[in-house]
Amino acid sequence: MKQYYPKNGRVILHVDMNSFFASVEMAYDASLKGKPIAVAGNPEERKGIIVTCSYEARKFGVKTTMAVWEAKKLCPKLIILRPNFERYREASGAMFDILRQYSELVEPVSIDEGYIDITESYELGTPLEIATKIQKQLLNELDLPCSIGIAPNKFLAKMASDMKKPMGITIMRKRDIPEKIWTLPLIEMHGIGKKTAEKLMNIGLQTIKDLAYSDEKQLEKILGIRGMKLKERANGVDLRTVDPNAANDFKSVGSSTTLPKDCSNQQELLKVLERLALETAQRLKKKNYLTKNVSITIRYKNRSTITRSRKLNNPIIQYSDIYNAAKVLFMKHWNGNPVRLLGVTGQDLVDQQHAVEQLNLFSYEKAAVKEPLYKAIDQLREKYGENAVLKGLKNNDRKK
DNA sequence: TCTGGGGTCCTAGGACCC
DNA sequence: TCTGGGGTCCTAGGACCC
Repeated sequence: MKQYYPKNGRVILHVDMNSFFASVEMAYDASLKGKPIAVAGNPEERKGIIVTCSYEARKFGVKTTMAVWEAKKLCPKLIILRPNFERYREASGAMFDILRQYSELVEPVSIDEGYIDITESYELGTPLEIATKIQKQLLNELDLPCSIGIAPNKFLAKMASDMKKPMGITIMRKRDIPEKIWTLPLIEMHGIGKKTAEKLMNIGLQTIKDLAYSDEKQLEKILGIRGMKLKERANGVDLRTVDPNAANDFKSVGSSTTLPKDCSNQQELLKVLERLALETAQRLKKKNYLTKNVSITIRYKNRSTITRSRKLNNPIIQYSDIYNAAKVLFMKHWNGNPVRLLGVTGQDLVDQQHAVEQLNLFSYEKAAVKEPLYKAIDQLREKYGENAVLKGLKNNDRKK
């Protein structure tokens, strides 16, 4: 068989769904096809920003994060749909199932994009043939368009998938870097935002090529170790592997909401906080995680934002526990001014299996009579499973 | 008529310990 | 007397991404 692949290198695809939410809506309701549509929140609740829009809408200048009224001004016939996350999650699952038909090494990055390492998939064809098959299959089976980048590493694949939209396939070899990457302004580089681009411009850098050749000492001075990473990337170097388990490994789970109106009524704010705690607890449960740290976010009327967090001695998952922790933080740190947004987040997560072990140890240390309790926990687990153990310990904690 | 909600990673300072 | 240096944990905030 012809050797299509570099002996020591990898072949990585980055699959990026085109205007995903809007495309899912059009796949769901064919009458929306060919029309300018946008998915957006409710302006009455001050959530009226464009989350995604179709390419027909983009022709009018409608863009993501634009206010709905602004978008309507540009495109009076714009059809606005409320987001339907259930629907998007389902489509996303189907999409990743298809990607996994081409390699086991699939790493979801977000709901609508992911990496595939196809280095070992040579029996399925050349990289370009595989990318073409994937693109066709996603379109035929799910009615969803995508763009794909083909490259020897994640960074280049990501940059490549961005270059032709919609329905593009772009190959980015190392030798293409000078022509296709280095000519781009810094803000176009994945990992460089507005602030970093500004800092780099201040030391006289304009293009990705400038960054690739920049002075390392100077770079480190203004960006820290991030600067070195960015310079490496600019030179086309990226050693990150495609990790299929990365997506299961959550670091935080949270819920936040912009209030329909600024509010300084403590009772009402606590009610919202309680709802957010409940949502957070439900999502933690679904993911089989407990949290050892609860944090709250308060955004005031003037948009100044604070976060306050508290480390807990033992992992929690009950909504009442999360609410209590959030409430303590809120009462301590809210300055009484009108609030625009509230958020509750669990960070420092432990998976349930691990949590049970930690809880056991914790209780073991605290128990006056250690042995019997430890045995009792084991018996409880044998008889009723882990959940019963958690529940039992939780009740035990509350009594203290 | 301004500007959502879900995340990740990194940094910096203070507390505390040896 | 008057004050080293290293390490870890915790908290808060900033930058970035989709």
